[in-house]
Amino acid sequence: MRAAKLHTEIRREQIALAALDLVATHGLKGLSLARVARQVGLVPSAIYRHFRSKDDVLNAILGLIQDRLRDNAEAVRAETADPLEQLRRLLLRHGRLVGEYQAIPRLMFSEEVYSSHPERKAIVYRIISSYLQRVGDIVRQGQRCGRIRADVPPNTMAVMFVGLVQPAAILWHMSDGGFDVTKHIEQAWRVFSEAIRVKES
Amino acid sequence: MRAAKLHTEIRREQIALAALDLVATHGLKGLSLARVARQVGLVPSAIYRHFRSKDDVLNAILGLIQDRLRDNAEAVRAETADPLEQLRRLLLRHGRLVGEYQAIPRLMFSEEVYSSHPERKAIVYRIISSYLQRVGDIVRQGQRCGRIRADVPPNTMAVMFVGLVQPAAILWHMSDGGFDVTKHIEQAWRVFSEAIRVKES
DNA sequence: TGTACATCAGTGAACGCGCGTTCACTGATGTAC
DNA sequence: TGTACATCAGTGAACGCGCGTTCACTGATGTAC
Repeated sequence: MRAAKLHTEIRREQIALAALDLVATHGLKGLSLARVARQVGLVPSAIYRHFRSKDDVLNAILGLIQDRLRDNAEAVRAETADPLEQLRRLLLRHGRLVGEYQAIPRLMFSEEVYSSHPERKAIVYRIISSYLQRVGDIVRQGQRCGRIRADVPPNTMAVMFVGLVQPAAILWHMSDGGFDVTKHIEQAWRVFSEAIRVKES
Repeated sequence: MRAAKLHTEIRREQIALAALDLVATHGLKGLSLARVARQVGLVPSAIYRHFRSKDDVLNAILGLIQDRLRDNAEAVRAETADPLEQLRRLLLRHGRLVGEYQAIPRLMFSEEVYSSHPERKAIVYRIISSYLQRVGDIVRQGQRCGRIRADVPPNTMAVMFVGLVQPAAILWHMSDGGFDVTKHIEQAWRVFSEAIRVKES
């Protein structure tokens, strides 16, 4: 059966989402154009109407991830004015995101993402850096208004922040859901926020 | 040229080390028996004299990682009696280990390690869990002797502990060494240790 | 509104490649007498 | 100590497989007159 003819922008998005999904469920090794095509309801060669190569598809996945991270950071800044509360909410969102798209930490880690295309290493680094930058911005703001201690570099706190979720995410999906991410995040946040907050006397 | 004939125990170790090295430098995708064989100076099919399959080689790599983690944990317990100091030293060792064998976090993350063999997921989980257990033991000891606050579960602290190093390790090798892991670890340790230590009054 | 043509998203056969694995073989090393 | 044989680590050719990619094609959709 011949698939419906759709505009290339729509197909591009369908293909990118399907690819992200495949990486999330089967790992990068499980990402083949044949599988992507099947999931979208196309024939493998049809992918080439919308992407120049498999690498091109991978870049689209990275774009999706970047969007998700940015959206989260912007959302919490709109939700509340208190930097500490922003961090707490971002932590929960980040936990949910990494749980939903296990692809994210996996892609960020795996050498194979850039082993074939070294310049992609820089792209991934930029994605992570800009997310850390956003977290760092919140920390800086908290330091300016005296809610967060000023004797620790914002960058260090941002990296620590990401580290609160990351190992928990691995454990969660490694234990087939047996590890309670939410509970860990709550307790870790308690320890972390006490450590960085300025005590009101 | 025909390779020297060596005992299978020696070859097994050579092959496992070469495979670990390959994963560390080229990622799991870069791990092919052909490459492993070339590095050891053998012909691909010779691998099958010492391992039943590629999966078998992968299991050997996991064994090596498990050993490294255990060795570190035992070493620090022998070096000093103070639990906090043990944690600090383990943190530094862990940072060095992950820096040297980037393969470790990468293997722990990548779905592909167990996508083909689901039971391997349990193996990896056991490796991580037993390391967390060792870290948790140190924490528990610190709680018993009143050096570490007792109102946070040892497991949570152990997971946080791992999280101090992990993101830093990614950033380090993502930035081609531009990110200063040691400095991050030192600062993160300062924040973390203050957060978990019992203040002497 | 109808016709002619350009564009563009779909198809399926074919390709070359590297991979994991098998197999019959070779020849060195170890063992029994 | 020498000979005969079993064992075992090495070889290289061959295989089937799934992959990414190319290509000439088809036919639906959009556009110009």
